[in-house]
Amino acid sequence: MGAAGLPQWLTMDFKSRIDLFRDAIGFEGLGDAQIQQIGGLSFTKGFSKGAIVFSESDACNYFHLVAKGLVKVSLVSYGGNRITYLLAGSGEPLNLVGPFSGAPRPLCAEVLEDALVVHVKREDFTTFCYENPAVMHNIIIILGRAVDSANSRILDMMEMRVEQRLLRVLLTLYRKFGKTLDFTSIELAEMAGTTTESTLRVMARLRQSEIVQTRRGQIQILQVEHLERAGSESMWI
Amino acid sequence: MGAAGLPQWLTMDFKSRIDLFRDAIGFEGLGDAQIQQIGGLSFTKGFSKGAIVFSESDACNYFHLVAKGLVKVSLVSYGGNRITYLLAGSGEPLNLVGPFSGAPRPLCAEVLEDALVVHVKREDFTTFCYENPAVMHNIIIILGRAVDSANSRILDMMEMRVEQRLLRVLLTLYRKFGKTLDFTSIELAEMAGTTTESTLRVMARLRQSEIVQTRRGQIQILQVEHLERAGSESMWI
DNA sequence: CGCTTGCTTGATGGCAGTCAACTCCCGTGG
DNA sequence: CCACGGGAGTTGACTGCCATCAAGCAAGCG
Repeated sequence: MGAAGLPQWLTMDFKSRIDLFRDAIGFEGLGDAQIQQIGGLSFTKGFSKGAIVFSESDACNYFHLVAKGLVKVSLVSYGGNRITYLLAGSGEPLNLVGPFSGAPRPLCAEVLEDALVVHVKREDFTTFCYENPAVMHNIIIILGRAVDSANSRILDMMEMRVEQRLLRVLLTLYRKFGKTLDFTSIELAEMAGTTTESTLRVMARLRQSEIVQTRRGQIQILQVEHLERAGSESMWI
Repeated sequence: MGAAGLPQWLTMDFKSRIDLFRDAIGFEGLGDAQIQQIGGLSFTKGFSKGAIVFSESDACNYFHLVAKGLVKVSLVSYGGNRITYLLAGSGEPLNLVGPFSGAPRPLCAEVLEDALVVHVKREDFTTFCYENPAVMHNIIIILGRAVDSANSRILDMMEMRVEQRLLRVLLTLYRKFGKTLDFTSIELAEMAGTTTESTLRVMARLRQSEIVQTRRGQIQILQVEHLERAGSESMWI
C-alpha cells in the first residue's frame, strides 16, 4: 500500500518546491521570503495510482499539496455512496481545513495518476498561517467557493436531469483537462451524483450522437459546443 | 423596505454588544481587550419580519452578526428553486466569506422573526481579523463544517427518500428550537430539498401517525423518538 | 489463462415532481 | 364592518425518470 515498493522517486529539490509554492493555490500574494520559508518546511512523498494519501479515520498531521499527478478527494456515506469533492492537480491543496482542526474529516484522498505530494507538518503549517494572515484570507475565499459549489450541486440534484448533470461534469473536466479524459464511468457517476448504470446509459446516447467517443477508462470529447449548450457554467471541483 | 417605517428600536448599548460578541460563534478564544475592540467597531440595525438583510446582487460592505431574532440565508437557482443554507439566531454570523472577498455572493438573507443585526464595516472587520488570526482560524473551522454539511446534503439527496430527509430536518430544528417550530411547509421544503406538495403529503402522514401536530405556519413535535429513529445525525444549518 | 474490473443492456417498479382545483386563514383597505 | 385577495395548506391524478436487479460481454493484468 501507499508508497511501499515504489522506486525511490526523485524528491523534488528545494528550488522546484519553491516554484511549486509560488504558483500554488492558496499562497497568492506572498513575498519571496515567505515562499522560501514554507518551501523549507516542506518535504515530498511519492504515491502510485490507487494509493491513499489520507482517509476518513486519519487524524490530520500534515498539510498536503499536490506537486505532480492527480488526486481525488471524496466522501462516502454509510450507504456506500460516494461523491467526489475535489480533483487536485499540480499546485492544488488537498486539505485546507484539517490542519486547523487537527481532527479527522469524513474525506478520503485517493491517487488517480501517479503523484508527488508535498507535505508540511501541521504545526509548521498553522504557525506559518498565523504569521501570514494573507494565506488564511486565501483559504477562506477558497472554502467560500467550495461551499457555493456544493450548494449548487444540491440545486442541480433537484432540478437537473442526470443527462444535464453529466454534461456539466464533462464540460468541467474538459475545461480542466482538455478533450481527452481519463476517467471511468464510475468516476463520472461520483461527480454527477448518480449511479454507474445511468451514467453508462447517458454515455451510450452521447456516443450514438457522436458527441463523445469512449474507450475503456477514457472519453474523447468530439463536440464541445454540445456541452456548452447545456449550461455554460462549469462546476468547481 | 428593510427597516423603513420601523419604530426606532433600541440600539443595543455597548455592554450588550460586548456580551454578544463574547459568546458569538467565530469569536471564541479572544481576550477582553479584543472583544471590546470589535464591539466598539459595531453598530446595530433593526429589521422586521420579511425584510432583506442582504441579497444576491449586493456587494458586501458589512459583516453581519445576529443579535436577536432569526434570519434565513438561502440560495436560489435560475429555475426558481431555493434551498436554505443557514438559519442564524442570536450570536450567529450571516456572512463569513463576504467580508474577505468583498464581491457579492449568490446568497440572500431574509428575516424570519423580527431581528436585531449587528454590523461591522468590512474593512474594520478584516483589519480586526488580520490582527487576530484566531478569528480567522475559527472561521476556517466553521466553513469546513459548512462544506461537510453541504456535501452530506448531496449524499442525502442521492440515497434518502423525501420522508427521511424531512425527518432529519425536523430533528435538526427540534434540537435548535425545541418542540414548537414556527415554519411553513414551504420553508421545510427548502431545507429538505424537495417540493411544497411532497412536504405537505409527508406532513399529513406524520400528522395521522400522531408524530406531529400542525397549525398554519407552526409544527408541534409529539414523538421525538420517531425523529431520532430515522437517523440520529442532525444537519448543520 | 483465469480473475478482476469496467462496460453494456433489458426489464421493472416506485418515488416524487408536476399540474390542477379547491379550501381556509388572515390581514388590509375601502 | 365587510369584502377581497393573497398566501398557506390540501388532495387527486398522472407521468416519467431513474434506481435497482440481473445477466452477460470485454479487456487488461498477474
